[in-house]
Amino acid sequence: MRESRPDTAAPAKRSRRKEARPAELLEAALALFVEKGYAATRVEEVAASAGVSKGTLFLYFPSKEELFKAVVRENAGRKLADAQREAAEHTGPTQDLVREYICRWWTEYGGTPAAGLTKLIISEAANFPDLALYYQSEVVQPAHDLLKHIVQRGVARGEFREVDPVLAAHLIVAPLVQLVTWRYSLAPCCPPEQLPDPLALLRLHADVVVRGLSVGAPGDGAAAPQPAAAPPAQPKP
Amino acid sequence: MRESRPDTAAPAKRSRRKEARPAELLEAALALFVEKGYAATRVEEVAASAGVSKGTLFLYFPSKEELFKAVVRENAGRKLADAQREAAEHTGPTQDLVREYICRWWTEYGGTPAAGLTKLIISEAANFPDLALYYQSEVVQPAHDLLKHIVQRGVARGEFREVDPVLAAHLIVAPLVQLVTWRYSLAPCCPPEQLPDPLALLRLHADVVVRGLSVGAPGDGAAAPQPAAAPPAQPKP
Amino acid sequence: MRESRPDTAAPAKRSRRKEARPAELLEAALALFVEKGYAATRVEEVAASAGVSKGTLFLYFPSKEELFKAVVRENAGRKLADAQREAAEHTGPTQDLVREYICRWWTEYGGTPAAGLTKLIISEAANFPDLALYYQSEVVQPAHDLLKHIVQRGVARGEFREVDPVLAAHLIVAPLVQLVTWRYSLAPCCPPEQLPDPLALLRLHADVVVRGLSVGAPGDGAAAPQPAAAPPAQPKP
Amino acid sequence: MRESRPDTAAPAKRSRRKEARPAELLEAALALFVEKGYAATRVEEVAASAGVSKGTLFLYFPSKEELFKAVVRENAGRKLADAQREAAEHTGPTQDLVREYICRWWTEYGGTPAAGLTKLIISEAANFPDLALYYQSEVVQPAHDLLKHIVQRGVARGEFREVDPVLAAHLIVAPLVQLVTWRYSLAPCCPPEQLPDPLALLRLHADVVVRGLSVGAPGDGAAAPQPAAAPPAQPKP
DNA sequence: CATGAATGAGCGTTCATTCAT
DNA sequence: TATGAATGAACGCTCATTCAT
Repeated sequence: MRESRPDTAAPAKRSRRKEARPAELLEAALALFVEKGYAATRVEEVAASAGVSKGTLFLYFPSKEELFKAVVRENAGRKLADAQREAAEHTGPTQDLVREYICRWWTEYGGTPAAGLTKLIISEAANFPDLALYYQSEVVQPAHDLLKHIVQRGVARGEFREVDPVLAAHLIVAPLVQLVTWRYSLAPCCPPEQLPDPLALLRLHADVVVRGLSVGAPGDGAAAPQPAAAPPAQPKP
Repeated sequence: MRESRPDTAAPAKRSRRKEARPAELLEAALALFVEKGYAATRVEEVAASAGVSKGTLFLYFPSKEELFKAVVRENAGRKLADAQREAAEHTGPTQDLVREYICRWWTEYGGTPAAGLTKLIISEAANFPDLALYYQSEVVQPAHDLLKHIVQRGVARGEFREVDPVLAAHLIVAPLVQLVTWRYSLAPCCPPEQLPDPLALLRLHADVVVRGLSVGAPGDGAAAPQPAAAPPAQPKP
Repeated sequence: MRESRPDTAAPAKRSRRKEARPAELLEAALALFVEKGYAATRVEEVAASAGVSKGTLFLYFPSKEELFKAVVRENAGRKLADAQREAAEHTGPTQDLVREYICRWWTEYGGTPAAGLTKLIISEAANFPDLALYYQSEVVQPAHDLLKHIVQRGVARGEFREVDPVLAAHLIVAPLVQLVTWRYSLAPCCPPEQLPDPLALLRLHADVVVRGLSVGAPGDGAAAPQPAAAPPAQPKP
Repeated sequence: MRESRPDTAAPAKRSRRKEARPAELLEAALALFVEKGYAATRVEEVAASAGVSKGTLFLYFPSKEELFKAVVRENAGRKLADAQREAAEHTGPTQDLVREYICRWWTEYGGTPAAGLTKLIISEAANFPDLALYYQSEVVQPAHDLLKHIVQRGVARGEFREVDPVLAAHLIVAPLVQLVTWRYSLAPCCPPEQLPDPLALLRLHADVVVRGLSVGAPGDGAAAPQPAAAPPAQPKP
């Protein structure tokens, strides 16, 4: 709760601040909504955290609900287009595409303050169905579609096994989502040694999921019926 | 909102109900807390949903907060012991153990109403730190420890690659958690064809993660640092 | 809050108790109403204190308000008739009558549990105007009238100075009322040495007020209009 | 219940009111608490009586209990210091000091709205032990000590008989307290002719108690050991 | 008669929202 | 434009009262 912002180099403080107000309020609101939930966050807290009074907040957002929706809209799906273009243009192995996707996800979302949005949506989806729909169609669906296409490409090129691309997309996404929901919920209660390093986790995830999806000897004696001694005969002729 | 319960064979209706009340209230509270969140759920709704009046709820739980805590405690970590015993006694391939774990998780938790608890904890952990701690130490930690040991066993027996067991545990858990959080948040907004069949998803997950962890040809020429020529020398000498 | 009354010698406990119930409830109610006030006393407390359940209380008193009124009526003005007869028959000095009155007041009321009634009436008079009226006409008025007549007798017989009998009655009563209101309000907070012995206080009060009302040398050269000729023989040289 | 205060000359109405609000609320609260008791007074009534809404009250007092405590603290023992200084400096007869004390008590407390505080404390002492302690030590004790010293002075200077100063202090105070408790409890129910004029009562009280305490012929044939031969010379024929 | 589970009107308190300054 | 005093609807909780057992 910063009381007096130093504001590095402040020319014409008032007017400069005025333009930044909505953004500052959204930033403060995101942090508080993520931390305490929508209902438990008082608008006065948001205003104070942004360094303005309660009344001023209502000058920019007509209601708490609209503020919340603005927070979601502001932080949802901004950098998706890039990823999509990239995926379309990529020509290398699909495995690399998956790795690239996971990596970009972290730098563009998972590692930014916007990541809290995930927890927020999970918590409030039922109370703001239209927001949930918006998030679903604007963020989740495109991301899943992108992944689905990547997986389909992998399958089509014979790099991946024949898997349901929708399910595979879920599997690729799950640890990412899990990483941020954890971070904003139980992580503060965990003994530090239990908290995995995000980058290490993502690297292993990419490794495991790519291995798991790729064709090749499974090394799994259980489900895949394979002749015990079966040095991966390198399928895919 | 059932008004008059038929009550198959009712000896001393009043007292019979008395004993059932706490469980009925907890059930109703779990559903509503999961659906709308703690703050947005009115105690009167919980009471009505359990077929009693507001005042009656307070006969059994001294406050809304205590009701919430009881909901969590009641639904948290009940069947864990079984899974642990099973894991300790298992003698087959570790891959089977992992599959078994995922399968059991679904039948004992993910597929039951208690699964909503996961979303609840994620949403409210910051507002109920002691509950979060309780859940972390009673449910999350044991589950993770169990998985960690399973992975360690796999590594020790040469079935799994040399991976960080803590990270691997997270990877195994992530899609499970993701499955239920999704189910209680965005799923109701999804077009049905996007909703994956839970069992199919879990089956694929088990497949992929087991493959991904197991030693053997990865079919991934990119990141996994592997001596090109390294035909799994059949571990466990 | 006695839980299980031993009840010295209990023949046919149930039926014996049944008849005593109202009295026991009134006794318990008086104590609690006096201690905590009408509003802050819960009927369940009264019932528990009398060793019965909440429902039973309503078998004997139709409402909390009626219970309160019964408490007042039960304890108000019982022994007044005696004092009145006594006063009428008395033939000695009026000073003795006053002393006798004060003394009887203590043994018949001030020293009994009923004394708490005074505090109760003071506290609740505005909320129960009809009760206040009842108490005023049944207890206060007769007592004051009696005192007024006593004072008038003293004046008529030349024992007392010419004072307004109504005012004098108030002066005689004031320390009595004060004694009991204090006892049930601030006394529990007082350091013990500040708590005067009731009997000593009453003795001094009788002394002082009788002296103050009686004709004779005042020893006060200031205000009391006294016939110049009556030089107090200056005691205690 | 004034709706719109005229407010003679209003510069910056809003802020002017802001400063006056606590006092207005305290005044309204005192009156209502005195009239109906703490529990039976609803905060909304207090607010309405002060001309504001329920919510506004909580802007100035964090709870009903704190409002009550503020009422007591605000009205308790304000002019005590003056009386004490006066007593210390007084050089005339102690009898005059007592008269002066009684007189000042009326003008500074008994005749002001704060007098209701006495009834309030009597009624609620048991429910607010810390307040009772505060009142006891801040108001009652100093007042009693002052009176005790006055009486001791009178005894030391041979003006008063040898009486226990603590008891005497109680006797001096009793009619004062009685006057105000009566005023706020049963007085409204009394037929007007029964209501004594406060000033007349206090004058007679001063007269009687001073006479009663002073040395000199008691004119009381009973307790005070007096020279047998002192037949009340029948004054005022 | 006695019990105590159940009720629901009522109150204290919070907080999003308004608006005079 | 910015403020913060004021509002009042809404919610958590209590407790007098009822009634099935």
